[in-house]
Amino acid sequence: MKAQLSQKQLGILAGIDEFSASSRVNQYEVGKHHPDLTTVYKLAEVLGVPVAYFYADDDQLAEIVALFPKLTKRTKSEIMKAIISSLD
Amino acid sequence: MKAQLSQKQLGILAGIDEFSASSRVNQYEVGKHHPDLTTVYKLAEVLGVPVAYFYADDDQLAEIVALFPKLTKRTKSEIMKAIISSLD
DNA sequence: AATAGATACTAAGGATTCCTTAGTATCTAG
DNA sequence: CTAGATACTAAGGAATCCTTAGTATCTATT
Repeated sequence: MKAQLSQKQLGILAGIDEFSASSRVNQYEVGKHHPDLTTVYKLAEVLGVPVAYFYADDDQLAEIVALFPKLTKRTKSEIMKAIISSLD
Repeated sequence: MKAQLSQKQLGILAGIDEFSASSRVNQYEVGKHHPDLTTVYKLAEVLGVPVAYFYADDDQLAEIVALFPKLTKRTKSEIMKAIISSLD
């Protein structure tokens, strides 16, 4: 079970000042503002996903991107092979 | 052979005003500024890659993301299966 | 039900970054 | 060498974000 993470806590873990963390993360989640790249990188690190995950619109692609860091070299190679051979 | 695309032309194709296209795209390429999300989406469309491609740091992941739209459903399913089974 | 504390959310303006303009530098074909 | 295209940059006006202060909503406890 992953511990439930509040917006404020997420922001603080990403290095945002404790007094603005709640507000800023909320603005990001409701789409009022977009985080700058530095913050995006920190949020990705906290959440354990590649930055690209935040920009993957396609659900299947998003899942691949999210899981990619957890894959073995062998599995990554298998994926590359499947892709290359399908393009011939 | 892909036609060589100038910074200015790329910007114009992405909907940027012709008088600022050259300057803005150059600022993006040299890292002086970062494009807003709307522009990022348009650039991705012009270049034929998912937006996530611009944020994929890992080379292998970047290649997967870039080629993803060109894959058949069959190949995408194969990839998902390889990933899921490797995580058991 | 009432309370307290945590969490979610928002308006407004100061702070920051981007976009536009104008211009210089560099490259390339003729 | 020249002309035109391309690459690149400084500076300031324009747009967006970050901070602050505060309200609203949720949740557990009494």
